[in-house]
Amino acid sequence: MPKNEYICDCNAVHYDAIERALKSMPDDEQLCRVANFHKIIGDNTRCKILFALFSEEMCVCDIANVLSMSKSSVSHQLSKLREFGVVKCRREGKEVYYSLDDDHVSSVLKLTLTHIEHK
Amino acid sequence: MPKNEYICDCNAVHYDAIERALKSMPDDEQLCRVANFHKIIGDNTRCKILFALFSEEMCVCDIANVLSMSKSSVSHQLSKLREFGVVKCRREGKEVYYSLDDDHVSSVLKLTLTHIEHK
DNA sequence: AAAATAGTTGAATAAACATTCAACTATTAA
DNA sequence: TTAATAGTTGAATGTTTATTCAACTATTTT
Repeated sequence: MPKNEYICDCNAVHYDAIERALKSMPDDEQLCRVANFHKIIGDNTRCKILFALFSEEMCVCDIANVLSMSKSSVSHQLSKLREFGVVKCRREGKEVYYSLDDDHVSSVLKLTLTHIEHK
Repeated sequence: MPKNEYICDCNAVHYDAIERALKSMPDDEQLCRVANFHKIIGDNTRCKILFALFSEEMCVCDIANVLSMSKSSVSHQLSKLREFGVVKCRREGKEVYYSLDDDHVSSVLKLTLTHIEHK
């Protein structure tokens, strides 16, 4: 980019490094999706829900009991998790059963667990 | 847990499933650390910073230019990233150079990138 | 020692977001 | 067809948090 477009007046600017970083940076849409993926997991309630669903599907009522939270609150979070493709659900009679949508999520969770152990 | 302590009045409650989930659930501190790890990555600005630092260290000024953001804003986020052990820094004269603290972060970022590709 | 530069920090503002409450829909049971 | 149950949803509330601004510290240059 032209030098007069640099945000920062500092003399310390390393133009080459900046250009390299800009070049290898994922595009805005990718970046946003990466950030959103982590944002959706990066909440205590949603994290608990995901661990609760780790080994088996559960209805909303069960999840609410596991978390000791209201059905409403859990349902709000479940709909967010569903919106971002992290969980899926199926209805069976009056109940709706939720489960992890995708193996990536559980492998990321596992990876993170071992990561924080070794910190 | 005793049945009268269940949050939810529903008849749909599956006591066994709840007990299993509670048993395999990570403890509160672990859960909190997992959520925080993702929360710290789950922000556009911080995500960009991490990708900028992916292949080489950079001073605050450089990062500000890569992101087209003020030094102050970048510095605030860098201090958060440092607080959570995601980046480290070293001073060299007037400048402070930041870099990724730990390989876990970059491997999680890579994993996430490939994850969102296949969605 | 004074001026300039690179970066940090606290307070203020505004935006994003989690939870609650109450009303609602969908399904089943009576 | 009415009542009961499981779950959803929109608005309101309070909390968290990202960015800006201005003042500050640390380091180097003159």
